[in-house]
Amino acid sequence: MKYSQLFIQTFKETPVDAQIISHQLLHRAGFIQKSGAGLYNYSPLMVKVIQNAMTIIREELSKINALEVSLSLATPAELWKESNRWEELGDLMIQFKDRLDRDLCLSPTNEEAVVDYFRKVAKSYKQLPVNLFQINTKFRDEIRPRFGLMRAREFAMKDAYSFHVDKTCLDNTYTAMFDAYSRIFERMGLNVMAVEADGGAMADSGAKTHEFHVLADTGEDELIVCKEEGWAANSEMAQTKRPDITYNDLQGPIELVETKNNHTIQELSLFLNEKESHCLKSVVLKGKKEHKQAYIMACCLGDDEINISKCMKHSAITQLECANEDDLDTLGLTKGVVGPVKLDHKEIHIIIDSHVKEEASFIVGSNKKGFHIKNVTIKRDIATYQQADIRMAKAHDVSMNGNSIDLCRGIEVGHIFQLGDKYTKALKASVLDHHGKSLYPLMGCYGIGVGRAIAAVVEQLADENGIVWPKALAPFYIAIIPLKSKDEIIANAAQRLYEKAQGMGMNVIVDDRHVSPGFKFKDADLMGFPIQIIIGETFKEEESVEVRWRQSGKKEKVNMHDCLKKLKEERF
RNA sequence: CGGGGUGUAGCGCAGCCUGGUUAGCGCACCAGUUUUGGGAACUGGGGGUCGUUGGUUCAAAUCCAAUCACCCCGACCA
Repeated sequence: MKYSQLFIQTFKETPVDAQIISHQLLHRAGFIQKSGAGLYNYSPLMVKVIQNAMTIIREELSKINALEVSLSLATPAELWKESNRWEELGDLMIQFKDRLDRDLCLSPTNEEAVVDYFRKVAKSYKQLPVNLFQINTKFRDEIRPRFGLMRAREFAMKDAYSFHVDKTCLDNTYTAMFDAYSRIFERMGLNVMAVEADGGAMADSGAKTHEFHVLADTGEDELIVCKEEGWAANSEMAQTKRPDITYNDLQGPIELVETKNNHTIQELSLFLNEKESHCLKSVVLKGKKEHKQAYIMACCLGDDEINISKCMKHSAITQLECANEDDLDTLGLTKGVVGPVKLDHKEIHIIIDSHVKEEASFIVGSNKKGFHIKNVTIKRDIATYQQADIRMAKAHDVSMNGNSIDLCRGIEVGHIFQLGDKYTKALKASVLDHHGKSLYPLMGCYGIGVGRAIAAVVEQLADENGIVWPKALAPFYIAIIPLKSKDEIIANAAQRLYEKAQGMGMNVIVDDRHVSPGFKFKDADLMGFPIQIIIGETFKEEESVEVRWRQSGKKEKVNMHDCLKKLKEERF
């Protein structure tokens, strides 16, 4: 490719709305353009990078016998209604009607579609296991798209789905996928960590699932790592404990205390001169259970935070979110002094965090404006409740075995799940086993955010001069840079070198523009080509060129005639 | 959805408070000359429904209202 024919614009300035390095650089170097909130156009360079990533994915997946398919981007509502996700996925899924008033959506994920494909073909256990994957566009109407390709609404995703007659077989594929993922990310130049995760709305609770994270300060997920025990988990599901807590002993019957306008735990603790951990934080959450509105009151120690994902898991209520003031009104509760005592409202399910000792004494909200209650023990004073781990893990916690843990942030670039028979059952996709009885195959599903992984590569490898592509992803491996392209000798040399490189099957670009040297250097650095071959004045004297490695900045003077050969053989 | 903010040339911004010539600046773009080892210099040039609609006014980028879009902070996920 000649630079003069590459339809690209690079920028010296950083767009204001780009918050993170990968977004800034991908834009500045002319890889992406924004077309709307969370929507991006890809330039010819970006398309090459995406194709390179796809090649890696395809190669690794075909090694473990996965088959590539392509499912339609728009899917009919009927399919989603079979699994109940037409409502469950809510606004995440963008829904619309066609001219005949039929409901459709742009696929945010493809479990239903792939099961539909599967059930039209699969009849017998003899056809299993099978692992189907695709690399295509997904659309999720994210609540808040941000960070460029990191959280776009429209994005390229590789999704794979496997089908099995038994758990052992599923486990085998799961492990094979786990290994394939490790190789894929390694080939992309990413340093990933596999992390135990929460299946969320996708899977049955309790199924095996791992997230692959790139550690980065700009990551959106909080991870808990225990080096001593060798595990890492998303803080959404990590169970940890506080190293030491002191509880108040019970002093007597419950007692109403006036607390005026002190609502938050901090205010309350200051006003009553009590430790925050001796107060109970009560949070009302609303969600859906079997299509009906459902409420939870979640309680934890005053200086802990409620983890909504954990509440969802323990309550089987979906789409859980904080209740607003109107909800509190309907429930007859008072904002600021919400509490679980004498709450005979049977619509509210009470879950109390396991760190709240049953016999200990706490200060809780009274549901009466201006008052709290002292001397509350949950065992004596709350009629029915469930106790479970529903708090957020936090700094200074220890593992359940008492070992120390670290908190760090990660970018989730891949996720693998065991889905069980949730979708095959819902969509009645059965096969006959070898006794002639029908069974619902177990499924696994496996995703990689292609655009996000590429952004993570930029995030992880970029330096102050721009992007640094690993060879496997680079849109061009070599950039030939003639410094005076108006000088015929130099221009001709560049042209010959370029043709020779192409002849050797090398992925090469020549910067044939008539611009100053600084411009070419800056652009080549910014766009992150791994190797630069610079042809300057010294070429005219001794036929030498300079080979420069983008990542290390190392330079070497080489005779023009054997520089390509040496590069090809990686003899530097 | 809630809270905060911004819309002026492809990008980054000034002008708005205090209404009044032809709406500016830097980068980018076009032509020419001179340059060429780290985003060159000079000369000349092109590009704007000032987000949109309505209102106030002799007069609106500027004041008012509505609306749309985008961004930032919180609950979602590859």
